[in-house]
Amino acid sequence: VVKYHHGDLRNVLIQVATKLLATEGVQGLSLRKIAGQAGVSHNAPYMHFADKEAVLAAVAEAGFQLLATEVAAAIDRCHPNDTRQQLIAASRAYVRFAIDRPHHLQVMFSAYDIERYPDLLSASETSLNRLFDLVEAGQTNGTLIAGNPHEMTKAIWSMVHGLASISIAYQTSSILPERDSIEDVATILVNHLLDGMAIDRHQTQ
Amino acid sequence: VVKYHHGDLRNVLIQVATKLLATEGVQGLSLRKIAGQAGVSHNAPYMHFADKEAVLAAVAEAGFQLLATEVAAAIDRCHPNDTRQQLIAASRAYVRFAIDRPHHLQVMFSAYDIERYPDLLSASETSLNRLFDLVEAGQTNGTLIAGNPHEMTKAIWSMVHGLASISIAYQTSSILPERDSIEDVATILVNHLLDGMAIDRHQTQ
DNA sequence: ACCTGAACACCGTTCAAGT
DNA sequence: ACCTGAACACCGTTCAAGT
Repeated sequence: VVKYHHGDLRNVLIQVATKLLATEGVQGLSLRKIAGQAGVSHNAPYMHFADKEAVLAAVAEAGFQLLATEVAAAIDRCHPNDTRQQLIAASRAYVRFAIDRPHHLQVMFSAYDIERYPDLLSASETSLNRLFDLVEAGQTNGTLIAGNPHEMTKAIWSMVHGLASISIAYQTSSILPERDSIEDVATILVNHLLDGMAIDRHQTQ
Repeated sequence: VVKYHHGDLRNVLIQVATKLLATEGVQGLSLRKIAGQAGVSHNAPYMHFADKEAVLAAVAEAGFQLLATEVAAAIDRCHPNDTRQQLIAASRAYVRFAIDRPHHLQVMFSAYDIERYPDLLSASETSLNRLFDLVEAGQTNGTLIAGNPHEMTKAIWSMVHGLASISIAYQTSSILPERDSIEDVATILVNHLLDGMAIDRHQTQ
């Protein structure tokens, strides 16, 4: 008696892979384990994915969608006219996501043959839309200086992602005594950057 | 007739692994290939390393030493009293290193059990010493504002490393039309940050 | 279309054995 | 100490076969 998955096997595999990734890390993630936990034979995944890399790309894509959701929720908890507070809240949500799901972030920023995965590329770009909108709003309402908003968005993203990436790899590094939470470190660093892009000098203080 | 490696097999393995990493990527790197290219049996590496992860940690450590050398050389090509130019030069050297050796950077920032590799941790910290010295010099000579120099160093490192990491994974991303070289993008972004940490507002212009 | 079992080449790691 | 060959469990991928 053969059990079929009624067309949702693809999504089941992505979810199982995401859960296995969280518990065992990217090294311990094998196609055969994923298939086994999903209750299918070890080569059933090839019905839905070209190879293992394609499964990881789909997991990465889902990661960007989740990241975008959490960042948007953090922004929406702020006063709608305080652009600086919103940018800080978005940064804090980003690093929190990263620290809570380090292996997922690693898969999201592995080097794929990006031409093979256009949906992954667009998911990564979409996850930045909200940040870009904030930068443009800040320029309109007089919070941020004029300048290329794409560059300014990338400046914030780079700083926040770099902090997350470094913290995952070298949590115990003594370069910064980590008495502060990762969110508080992000706040300090991004405030330095926003001081450089703000109309009012040292708005923080 | 058995050929011995006279005690340098450990370093030979690190060099062979680094070369294989550059050509085949981290996925295609196997202990057995490394041993084969080094001309020894597939389990000779276990004489010098506990397991595969230990080999990768040694490759990562060598990467930080090389990175520190290239960043220092870039700084030394600047006018010795222009702290801002030196910080920009260090940033440009960092992203150039990353783009030239994407797989090496990936291994340098994988999540190791850092307690097992104290030499890797100290190599990563040492590679930042020169940047930290620049920040302190900038505070002394009136280029940079007062503030925790560890935080300010981490702010620069995070931005530069984040840009490198994002660029490796999503080179063709349309969020920023990449007419500029990676070094020029780094210069633009870091200048935004330095504006926020500079005594003179918009020193760039 | 969707799933399976058998098979292939490859992998990390262990171990008894050799010098 | 240093290296080897045999062995084990595991892996990604392919393929002929089943419904």
